[in-house]
Amino acid sequence: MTKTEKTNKKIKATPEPTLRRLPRYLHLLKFLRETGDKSVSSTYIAKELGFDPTQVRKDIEYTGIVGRPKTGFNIVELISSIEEFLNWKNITDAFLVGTGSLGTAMLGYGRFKDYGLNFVAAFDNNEMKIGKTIHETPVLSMEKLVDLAKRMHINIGVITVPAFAAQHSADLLIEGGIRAIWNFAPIHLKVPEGVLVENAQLTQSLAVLTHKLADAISKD
Amino acid sequence: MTKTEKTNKKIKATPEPTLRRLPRYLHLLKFLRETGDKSVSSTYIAKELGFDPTQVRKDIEYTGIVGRPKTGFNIVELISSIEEFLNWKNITDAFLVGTGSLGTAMLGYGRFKDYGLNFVAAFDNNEMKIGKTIHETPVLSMEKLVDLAKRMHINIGVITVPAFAAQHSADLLIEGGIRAIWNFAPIHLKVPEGVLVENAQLTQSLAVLTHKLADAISKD
DNA sequence: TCCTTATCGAGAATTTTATATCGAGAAAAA
DNA sequence: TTTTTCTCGATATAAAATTCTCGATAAGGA
Ligand SMILES: NC(=O)c1ccc[n+]([C@@H]2O[C@H](COP(=O)([O-])OP(=O)(O)OC[C@H]3O[C@@H](n4cnc5c(N)ncnc54)[C@H](O)[C@@H]3O)[C@@H](O)[C@H]2O)c1
Ligand SMILES: NC(=O)c1ccc[n+]([C@@H]2O[C@H](COP(=O)([O-])OP(=O)(O)OC[C@H]3O[C@@H](n4cnc5c(N)ncnc54)[C@H](O)[C@@H]3O)[C@@H](O)[C@H]2O)c1
Repeated sequence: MTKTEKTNKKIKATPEPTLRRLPRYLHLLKFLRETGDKSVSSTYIAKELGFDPTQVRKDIEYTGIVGRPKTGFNIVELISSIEEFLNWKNITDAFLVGTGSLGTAMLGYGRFKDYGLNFVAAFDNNEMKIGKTIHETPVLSMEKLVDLAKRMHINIGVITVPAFAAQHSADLLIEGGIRAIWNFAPIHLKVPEGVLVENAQLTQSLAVLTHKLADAISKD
Repeated sequence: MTKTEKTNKKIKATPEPTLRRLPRYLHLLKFLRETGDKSVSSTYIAKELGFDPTQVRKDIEYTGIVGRPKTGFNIVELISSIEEFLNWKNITDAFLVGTGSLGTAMLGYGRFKDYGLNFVAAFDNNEMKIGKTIHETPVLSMEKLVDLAKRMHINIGVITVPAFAAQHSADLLIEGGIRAIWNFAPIHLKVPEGVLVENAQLTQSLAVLTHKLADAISKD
């Protein structure tokens, strides 16, 4: 990947649209790997997912892999390259705050390790939940969050508390030295510079759907 | 014919980035409404959410409302305008397929009505779940899906089954006449033209976070 | 009344992202 | 071997999205 230095261009940050497409390639590639295929072309991926082949090639280029004419990309290598690029090969320990219905669902979802995430502890302010474990992850009191985050050098915090409690949860996570927050609460978190926030707000996705549907229906 | 149609159509489709930002404005606006404020400027919204003021104005323009110099936009009107635009004022009946941990969490989330969505029935192939209700939504057998969707004229289907079952679920929903699918399974659904698919894949959001975090840490 | 200030909204400019074109190279077929 | 076919990847072009500029206008004083 140092090969890109030959042009001496300044390294540009990966576009977010590209980052969002990479997992989709990954899902398809893993499926293809099962079928025994050895290589795949950008043309094929594009047709399968409804993208433009050039776009697929450009996206793949960011991960640092090179293909070969006529055959395309080696599937195993490409999977590895994307996972490496997204840092999904190093499993990162994470805290989850708010063990309600969504938080519980996430703790129960065994596949996050495939995406580089490992929940080592969950936190809640509900006395009934503290001390129990949810799918093998212990639920601890909020009082323990800051110290434990510091001690364990946790980098990622997931927020699944109600909106009114989200900012406070974020503040605690940041006090504990967290670097990145995956926020599911429908609220804009205020964080100091250097702390990453990714909003996984379902309402954003839903807005696209409902607006387009209303638009489509109105054209009937 | 199509040419004149095109030139006559002055209404351009709303950019997806705009659609995704609108719910974020909405959350802030509802908060401001509680505080008793009557109006808000694009400048304020932008500063609060970290956007550009012009972008906020352009986004708002799509919803059809006009502001006034010096004061900005009437908060109540603006909320109404956005909700109308996203079609969140007309509650749309929806089916949910797959009552596992994520599906259950969604059925239990009482706020989807605020976003125009009402789950009238859920479906699963697990005999243990059929016949029960989850947060007042009945869980029915998959056999009943197609007919019931037709009879009730359901437009939206939510897929929360494992990846391997997602395409089949989508096929049934489409057979039942559904127009839009909100897909949570990590797979690309193949659907006929005219059927909308919105992927709410958490992994896409997570990819952005993990890549940026790795990037930031590597720069320390 | 006049002045200052904050804001909208239209259009231009810029940046970012997506798509088209095409030469070169590898594989398969002739 | 030679030809055909397919794909990569570099570059060019187009489209989309964002940001800048600025005149007009309303509100709140001076
Ligand atoms: N459930 C869904 O399908 C869904 C969908 C979209 C968005 N969300 C959002 O995700 C978040 C969680 O939703 P949910 O349905 O799981 O809610 P929930 O009410 O089921 O769970 C919230 C949890 O947070 C805990 N909590 C409350 N205040 C706290 C505090 N100050 N400190 C620590 N813990 C606290 C509660 O004890 C509870 O366990 C909400 O912000 C919601 O808007 C949920
Ligand atoms: N739980 C999470 O936090 C999470 C996170 C990211 C993505 N997802 C995705 O969401 C989907 C659901 O996840 P989950 O954790 O709720 O899974 P789950 O295993 O808890 O639930 C799946 C449900 O689907 C039902 N089902 C299975 N096959 C079916 C079929 N053919 N027809 C009808 N119903 C069927 C099962 O009976 C079960 O109730 C998966 O695709 C998963 O990848 C979940």
